[in-house]
Amino acid sequence: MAKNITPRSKDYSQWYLDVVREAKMAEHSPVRGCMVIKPTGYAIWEFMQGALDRMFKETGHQNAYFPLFIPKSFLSKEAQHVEGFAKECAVVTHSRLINSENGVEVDPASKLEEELIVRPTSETIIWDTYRGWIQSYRDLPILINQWANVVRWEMRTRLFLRTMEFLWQEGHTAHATEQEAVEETERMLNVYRTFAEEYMAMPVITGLKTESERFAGAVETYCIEALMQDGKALQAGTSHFLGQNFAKAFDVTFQDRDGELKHVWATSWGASTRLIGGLLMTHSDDNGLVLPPKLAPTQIVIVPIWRNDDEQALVLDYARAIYRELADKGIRVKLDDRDQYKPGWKFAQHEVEGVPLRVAVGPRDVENGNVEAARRDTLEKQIMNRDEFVQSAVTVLDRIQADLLARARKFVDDSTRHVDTYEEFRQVIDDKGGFIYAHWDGTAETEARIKEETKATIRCIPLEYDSGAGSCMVTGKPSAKKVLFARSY
RNA sequence: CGGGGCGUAGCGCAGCCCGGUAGCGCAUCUGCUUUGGGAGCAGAGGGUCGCAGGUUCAAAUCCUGUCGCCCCGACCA
Repeated sequence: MAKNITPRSKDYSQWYLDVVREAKMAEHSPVRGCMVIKPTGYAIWEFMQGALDRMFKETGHQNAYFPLFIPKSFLSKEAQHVEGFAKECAVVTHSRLINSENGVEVDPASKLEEELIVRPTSETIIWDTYRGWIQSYRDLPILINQWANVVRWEMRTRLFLRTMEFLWQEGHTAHATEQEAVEETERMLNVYRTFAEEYMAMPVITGLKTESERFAGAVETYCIEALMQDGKALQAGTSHFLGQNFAKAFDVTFQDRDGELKHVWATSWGASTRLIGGLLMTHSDDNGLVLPPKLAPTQIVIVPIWRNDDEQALVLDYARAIYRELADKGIRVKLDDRDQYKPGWKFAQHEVEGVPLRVAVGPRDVENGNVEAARRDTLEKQIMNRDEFVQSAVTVLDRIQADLLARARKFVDDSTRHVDTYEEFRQVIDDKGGFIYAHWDGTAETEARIKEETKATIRCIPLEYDSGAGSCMVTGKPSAKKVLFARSY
């Protein structure tokens, strides 16, 4: 049905690229590994930003902005941190170009005294700044978020899921006590979970990362893990308890009530434009993008149908009235009255772009006081009384939102398996993919071996599921509870 | 960095093996007819064939080099 979209069953990876292209979300840039986010893709990001930003503010955070460039020396202050990011940093070494016969060239005379790193994340520059902001317990907590771009020099990239430059938000908080910082870490994890489920309609598993998957410089990394339609997991957000690692590295202390000088406790948490890729892979089908109403730039599109000027005037009057009434309800509605495209073309186009609900109105509908409503998620069409439609529109959008979540949840449930033996594990991971719960002895060696042999990694040690104790599927050593495995993006 | 693929009109491709005036589909423009699931007909515009050398009377095609991108792996949100 949809032109130019490879079916998922034939080539999932190509399908993803096709949907991104056909839905006009993004395209490759002239720079390897970077993308141009087009208006449709960016609009989705803006709705994500809007919802997350509101949730951050509701939990007491403020936005601020820190520089793109980080002095090289900053990166080396926290040992684990630099080790984690050293291999993927863009480095600014010069400040000027000069003209030559071969076009412009870097002016060797402009070499920087201290090279600058394009931020891969901002802990270092933020903690260097926080040192100046914090003297007393009265200065705490500091609850700041920034919306920014970051650069990580990746070897292999994929539109939205992994690009060299991406957009994200990063929260950085400072607290007087460990408990407060841990609570903050968990609070923000829950914000991400709530956002994923309520806005993206994307069910997630919350958990803790193992040491090898942990953020460089964190004491504990919490995450939300989602499952894509091809059975691969996607890390959709992380929240880190940083302990006192950065406070010690950057000498950030405060005088407490008891008069003692103490290092502050820290958290950081982030979610990126990768979420757009996750959103796409959670709901979309072979006809293109499927968007949950809460994040859809256009929630309802009205397609008028006419055969001549008289009908056009009649139908447009009718459509405009519906448009007005829907808009008055706060619905993001669009009337597609372009005359240069036929209705069938518009149907297909809005479908591929993922508009949750389409309304077609033609002369017949005007005569009968009806509309034809079509749901993008189920592709069901229904002739309805016009007033009833308008009346129920908000409810229908809510239902679509709820149905998408329910369907995605069912998919995750159906794709989640428990295994007890390594043999079974290998079979399931190869044949079916998906989430697999299994016992693990807690050692990095066993984890590495499983990854080496099966390409599956421990996505997380689940927070909300406890299988009870058992023995490791590989080594037979004791295991406190099953952990979540999957192949991942 | 390994393996594979591709650079020819805005997009997608054929042509290359076997050298001989650069083609097809979509899109675009004009006109008429159309409009309830990607319209039809007629006409029109648009390309230094990634780049640089070489072979040849003649190169998109053969040879050498080079650049770039995509896909699959190793690293990662």
